[in-house]
This record gives sequence, C-alpha cells and structure tokens, in this order.
Amino acid sequence: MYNFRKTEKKWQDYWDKNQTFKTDIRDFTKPKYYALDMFPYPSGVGLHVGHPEGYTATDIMARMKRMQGYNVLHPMGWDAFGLPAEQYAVTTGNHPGTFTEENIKVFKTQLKELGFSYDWDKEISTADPSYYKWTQWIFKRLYEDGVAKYIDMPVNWCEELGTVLSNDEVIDGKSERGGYPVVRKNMKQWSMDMPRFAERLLNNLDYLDWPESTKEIQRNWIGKSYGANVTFKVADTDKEFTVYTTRCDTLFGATYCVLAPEHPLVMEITTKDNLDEVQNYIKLAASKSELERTNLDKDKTGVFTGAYAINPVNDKKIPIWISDYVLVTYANGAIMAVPAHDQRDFEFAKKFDLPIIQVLEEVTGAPRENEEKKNSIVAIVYDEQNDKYLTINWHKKGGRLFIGGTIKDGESPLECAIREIKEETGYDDIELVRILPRINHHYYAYNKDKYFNIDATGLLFKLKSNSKLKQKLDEDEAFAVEWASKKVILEEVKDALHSKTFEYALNDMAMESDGIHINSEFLNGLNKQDAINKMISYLEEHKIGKSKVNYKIREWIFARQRYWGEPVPVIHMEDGTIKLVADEDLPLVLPVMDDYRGKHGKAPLDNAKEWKNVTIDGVKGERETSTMPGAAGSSWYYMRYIDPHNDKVLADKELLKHWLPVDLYVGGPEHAVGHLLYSRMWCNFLYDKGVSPVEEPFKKLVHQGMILGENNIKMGKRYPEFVVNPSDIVKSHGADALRLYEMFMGPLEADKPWSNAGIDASKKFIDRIYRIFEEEKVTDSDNKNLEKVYHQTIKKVTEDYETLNFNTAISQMMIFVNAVYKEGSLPKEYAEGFVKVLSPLCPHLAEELWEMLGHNNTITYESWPTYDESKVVEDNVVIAVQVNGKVRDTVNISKDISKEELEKMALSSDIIKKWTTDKEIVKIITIPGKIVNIVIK
RNA sequence: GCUUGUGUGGCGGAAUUGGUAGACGCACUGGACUCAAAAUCCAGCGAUAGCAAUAUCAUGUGGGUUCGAGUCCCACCACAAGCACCA
Repeated sequence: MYNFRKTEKKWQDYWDKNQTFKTDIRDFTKPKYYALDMFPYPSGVGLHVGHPEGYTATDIMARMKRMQGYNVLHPMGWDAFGLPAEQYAVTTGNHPGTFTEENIKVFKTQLKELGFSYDWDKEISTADPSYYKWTQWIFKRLYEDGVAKYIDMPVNWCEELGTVLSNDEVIDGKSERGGYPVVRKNMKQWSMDMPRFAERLLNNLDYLDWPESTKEIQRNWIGKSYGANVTFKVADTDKEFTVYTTRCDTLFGATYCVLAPEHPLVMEITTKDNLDEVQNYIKLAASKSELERTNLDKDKTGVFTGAYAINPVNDKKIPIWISDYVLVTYANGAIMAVPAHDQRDFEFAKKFDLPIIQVLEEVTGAPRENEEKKNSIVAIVYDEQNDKYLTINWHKKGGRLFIGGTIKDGESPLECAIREIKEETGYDDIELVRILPRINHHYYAYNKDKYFNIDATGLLFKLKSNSKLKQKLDEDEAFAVEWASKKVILEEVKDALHSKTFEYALNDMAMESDGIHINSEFLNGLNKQDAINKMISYLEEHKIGKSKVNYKIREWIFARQRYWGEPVPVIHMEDGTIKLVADEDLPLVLPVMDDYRGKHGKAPLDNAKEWKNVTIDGVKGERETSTMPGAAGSSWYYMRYIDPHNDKVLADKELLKHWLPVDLYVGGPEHAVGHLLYSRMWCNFLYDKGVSPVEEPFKKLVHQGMILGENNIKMGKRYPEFVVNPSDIVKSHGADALRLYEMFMGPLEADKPWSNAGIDASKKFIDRIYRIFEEEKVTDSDNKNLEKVYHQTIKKVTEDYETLNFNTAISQMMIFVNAVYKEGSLPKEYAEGFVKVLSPLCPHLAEELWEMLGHNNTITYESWPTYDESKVVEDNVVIAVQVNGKVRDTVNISKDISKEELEKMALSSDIIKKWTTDKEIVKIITIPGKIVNIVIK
C-alpha cells in the first residue's frame, strides 16, 4: 500500500536538504530554459485550486527540461503590494508588511507541499525595499525620458472623500462607498505615456507565440485606426478646429460638427444667445462619470453653440454642436458628423432634426456592359392595423415584389411613388413615413431584353384607410395585389433591390456599408476605399487636411492615494520644480506610521510629516505622497529572478543576455491588458535604455483555464460548499494525485469543473502504478509484447509534454499501465523509462519508485528516455474498407502491402462482395495505411 | 452591437495533412476473489431495431464542397470571455 503522506514528506525534505533545484545561474555550458509562473498576490486565504494548475504545468516543463540537459530557471516570488494588506493596516493599525510576511509563509508552505521544483534561492517580493529600489530606479529612468509624466488630466474626483476614484468605484455619478457626488476634474497626476509605445506593442504581437485571443485583446486595446485630420474654419471668425475621421470619403455628407464639451474652442465660439445653455451642458457633462457618459443605452444629448463651420470641400456652412458622445480624450475631441453613414451621428441628427445627406449608395445586382440608366422608386406601404405590407405577386413570372416604377421627367420620387401605388394597386389614402436610402441596382429586364442600371429611391408609406381607386394597369401587368406579413416577405421577396429596400424600411439606421459615391463631386462613382484615397490626396493638395493614424490606448495613471505601494522617488520643491531622489539614496523606504488612514482627502503618506518634509540646498520641498500602482513591481520581476541579490544593478547584464526572454510563461487570461501590456511596455523601454537584451519579455505565453466548482460555477463566496482547498486535497489524496488530476481534467487552457470522483480516480491510478513495483512485477528479462506500447508511450508523452497536452500524455501512460497489468510483468528497462516520464508529473512517487529500482540518487537530473521510431509503428494495420464512404469491413494486413494487393484483399472480402454484387464499381480510392473506399453505382 | 473562442455519449474529454467518431478516465452493468462488504483484478458499455450476424441514425441547426466531413466553405442558433459612443 502506497503511503503518500510519508513518501511525499520524505522527498520534499530530501529536495530541501540537498538543494536539488538550485540553479547555477552562471553555468552557460548548457542551453537555458526559463519557465515562469505569474507570481501570486499572497492573500490571507492561501492558495486556491486554480493556482496548482498553472504551476504544475510549468513544473512539468521545468522538470522535463532538466532531464533533457537544460539549465533550468524556475523561480517563485510574491506580488506583495495590494489592497487587502492596506485594509488590514487601516483596521488594525499594524504595519501591512507583517501581515504580508505571514501570508507569504503560508503560501510558501503550501507550494512546497505540492512538490514544485522552485529554486527558493531566487525568491523575491515586490514589497521588499531591496526589490523596489529597482522599481524606483526604473521609474526615474522613465521620468528622465518623459515616459513618466506629471500632468493635468481628467479624473473622477470625489470632494467628500477627497480622493481620485477609478471608474469602477463610481456608480451612477456617486462614490461606491458613501454615495457622495463624483465629478470629472482635471488634476495633476503621474502617468505613463503608453501611446508612445503603441506602434511597437502592436507590431511585436505578430511574432509572439501567444494565444490569439490575448493578442486580439491587446490589438483592440491599442486600437489603431487609419484616417485623416481635416481642418474646418469657424464661419465669420479667424478660428479653426481639426476633426479626425476614418471616413473622409463622406465629407460631402457632413451636415454638422460636434465638439467635446471640454474642447477649448467651445467657449470662444459660443454665441451670446446660446451661452447659458452651453455652460449648463458643460457643467452637466462634468458631473457625469466616464461610465455614465459611455453608457450606450442612453439617448444622445447635446446643444448648439450658435456657431457655424465651413465644410472645406464645398464651403457649405454647417452648425457646430457640443455633445458628450464626442470624447475629448480621443484624437482631437472634435468630429464632423455624417448622419447618413454613421450610426451615432444618425441618432443625434434624428433627435435634433439635423439634415441627413446620403453620399454613398449600396450596389445590388451585377454590372453589365451597355446598360440603360434610369431613376426609379421602390414603394413600401405598411398597414399598421394588420401588420402587413403591400406587395404585388407576379407568381412564376417574377415572384413577389413591392411597388416599383420609373420616375418620369419633372417628377419627384415621392410623386412617382404615389402615382405608381395608385396605378398598380388603387390605394390612395397613404402617408409618407420616410424616404429610405437610394440603391444602385443592376438588372436584366426580360420583357425588354435589356440591361438596366437604376438609381432606386426607397419610400416607406403607411396606409391611412382602405380607400381605393380603380387600378390603371397596362396589358402586360398580370399580377395579384396582396398584403403580406414580414415573415412571408423575408421568405419570398428574392429580388436584391426589393429585399434590401425592405431591410432599410424595417431598420431606421445609417448606411455604413461600402457602395458607390453620389452627391460627392469628384468622388462620384468611386467605392469607399478609392474615395478615401482620392479625398486624402485632395485634402493634402489643398492643405486642408492630411492622413493620420490614431490609437485608442490611453495614458496609464501611475499613482494611487494609498500607503502599501512603492513610494514615488520624487520631491515637489517649494519653487515648483520637481527633484528626483538620487540613485544612491534609493530605495526610498516607506516610513512606519501610527495611522495608515488617509485624512482630509490626502494620501496616507501625508501623515508622515517627518518623512514628507525635506530641505534640499536650503529649499523646502515635499515628497510625493502617492504610491505606485500594483502593476509597477510586476512589470519587471522576471528580470530580477535572474539576479535577485544584486545591489549594484537591477540584474547583471551578461546574465540577462543569457536568460531572457522567458521561454514559457503561464498565468490567467485576466491579465491580458493589464500586467501583460505594462510588462511589455517596460521591457520595450528597458531595451531602449540598453538594460534589457530583448524587446519582448515573454516568448511563449499560455493561459490556464479556470477550475470551476462541481456545480460548474466559479468557486467563490457565493457557493462556499463548492470551494476546494488544495491543502485539504494534499492531505486526503496527496500532492501527486492533485497534480495528476488537474493535468488530466482536460486541456490546460479550458475552464473545467472540479470532480471529487475524478480526484479519487487519480489517486487510484497512482496506487495502481505503485502496485506494479510493490508486487515485484519488475523483471530483468525483457518482454516483446510491451516493446511497441513502451516506445509509443515515451514518444507520445514526450511530445505531449512539449506541447502542454498533459491530459493525452496521461491517457497514454494509463494505456501503458493497462498493458503491463495484462502482461503481468514489466522489464526493468521499461520500468525505468516509464518512471522517468512519470517523474515531472508525479515527482514524489517517481523518486520513490526510482529508489525501489535500486538507485540512490534523485531522478531529477537523470537523462530523459529515448524511443525508437521503428518500434512505434505497427507491423500490421487494420484498414477500413468503405463502400460509398461507409465503413463495411476491415482488413488486417501488413503495413508494407502494395496498393494493388490491398485493393484485391478489400474486394475479396465476403462482406464487401455482398455490397458490390450486381453493382458497377465506378472507382476505388486507396490511401495506403489508411483506407480503401469502393465507389459503386 | 463588435472582436475572439467554444458546442462530440449520462459526465470530464480523445480523434494526425479531411480517412474506422467516442481513445483515456468517471459513472453504470456483469464476473472473479471474499462468510460478507470494501479494496483489487477481469469484461461489457452512443441511440434505435434484433437472440444474433447486422442495419439505420448520430459530433449545436440548416445547406454546400468531396469518393469520404467532428475536421473545409456559407448561413443561422446557443454559451463564454474581452471591448464597448474611440469618430
């Protein structure tokens, strides 16, 4: 009987005592492998079952690579600054460092219990002054290069609490805690210039071996767009403003402009009559949180400034409005509005009754040569009472259509539509609802044997009464007038023009798709992309605009009014200048205080008067009392692991050059745009400064999935009965069983529910392996029957570990164990190979079995087993024989058989004969080693 | 709404460049061992019909390409994550 408790303890002590996993970081004779976990925040509740999943994956890789002859760096540390420790300090008055250290102890014990092969000599903590000395050092370099800036920027400010709040701390314009009003206000803040790195952060993604989904999230976050800046003059003044647009091709359709309420020009151009309204609106906008403003469900709001802009391409005067749907933080904080082709502008124009000019029409049908041009209408009449639409049904001669017709000379589309409705259906008591976008339609008319290209205006009417005149039909107009439901129309109206028009009738929205330009002078007839190119040339030629690239990525606000973070090494001098703490005075250590609460709206560090007030060369100054955000220390920790005790530089350059980048980085997907983006930015920056040898820190990134409760719901406070504590499992089933189970559950990246039956099964498998050795099934003689499955197992496990497909690697090991039981014996050679491939997964068990096999040294650095490719393939293969693609029989033959022989064998099978008798064999498809398919008629 | 994923037995999940769907495990059923139970070992196990051989159906839905589709293409549905007035 396998005593996992005793055995696991025994080997953990052995590894500790012998420093088995200590990495000689200066040994450059072997190739390096750097396997890294996202380090945890040491919370008060200890590890949860999600942690061991990712940690086991990297541990398996680290252990396999050691056996494959790599020098492996596999470190662990602590992301130790954070809110829970801060709250602990506030409520108890104790220093948060003590609390953090205690938590770290618990975490470390739990990690050791799980048998991870970390080199604890490399342990770091971001809250350790010897660590954050270098976080501060990097901050100084960022400041010197203008990446870290102390600038005025809009923030959520709560007067009552006297603090800046993040968007998620603001609900309905009030503070989450206390319910005090929150306003948007410009404040001096520390920030990082993320946009400066946008292009590189975007481009480098292409060559990173990262999950595509995470790359996509980062691309979206960076949000690159191509467009143009266009300058509009303000009518009757010498003022002008610039808008950014990705659709400069629609410039002829711009019917108004909108400035963000905070745009500096607003107060300069607002006319006297509109001043009150504009000022009120600005105040209102300021009192809204970012969250409220970006709530899409709400109606558009805005006010007219009284001023007009001149559209630079046609000199038309168009009104200038202000609205909070234009954000001052993006591009120029000003837009030209093209309601016909932009949904947001469309909604705004509808609400405030601003003109809508269509400049692009959709194209239906295929263009032909020698088409005749016409102007036409498509009229849709809606009967609200019966919820039906008026159609004419040509049956086999053309199907169901709406009323259509050609516009006569001197007739407007509306007049034409009314006339056609009367003539074709007789209905005369109708009312126009709205005019729909015009469509450019190509078609062939059978009755005239001619190709037409028409500009068709859609018109939506509603029926006011059933009043009807007599139809006036031509002789060839043999159709039925029918009222049809929406469902019938969607099914039966096949004509592209009519169905498209119906779509516009159902959805009152802007036309944002491609098409050809109309009402646009020199752009007429061009498609979207050609028109954009032509317009940009035009704008540049006439010096009224030019092409421009914009990014959505914003400044990273780099300050928090909290105690438990890295002090910003900056002194604000009385004379208004900013002085940096000298490098030799770093680290700037957090002072111990009596009270960790912020008072009177100030940061907690403001209480530390002695620490805060300094005098330099006779000039008084105050230290920055904000601290750095959580993501500061984690943005470069992967470098410090390489040389954690260095007090001269953040890490030895030669060592960094050898060890970076990280070969495998495993962690949760929730850090996609936080930590993973900031780390890349810092690494980019440090690369520029000659500190980092690489631009990108993480070569390969993998996200482990979430382990859900047995109820398939995220483990947490809501269902405490489904929360699984890894330490409990280690006690009841053992660390190896937990490691094995978490790797067997399914693909690493997938979310998977925990199963108590599953963990039992994993323990049984471990016992089943142990029994082979315990019952002395291991023999010195060899066993040919196991040869193939052994080589297959070594091959599959090696390959699957490499690609992190642990679940299938384990299933192959189970197949091997099943085969051993069937044979009743296991040759020693195979036993050793098997224990070796098992060892990364279940290291305690493997060490024990290795000892039982007569070795007195750790298995950690034994060489990885090899396999013989020739012994992996089967000599005899079972080939499926299909008839018309359905498997009817199988033949068992030598793998080297010729194609002809295989076909002969297949055809001679009794079962196959049954299917082919009296049938004509059309052809036979034979894929050697795979399949024979006989096609019969 | 947009982007990216994912849909396979009672359950977790396998399935190479398109080539025998359901590996492996759980649960379940039967057998061996036992006075008995547990543990262990062995065997069976998608659905429907049949004693069986076997046949038909089956990878979210509907089409398509192909000798052959879980896999490729088109449309749709459901779920998850991320983004969300970015002009």
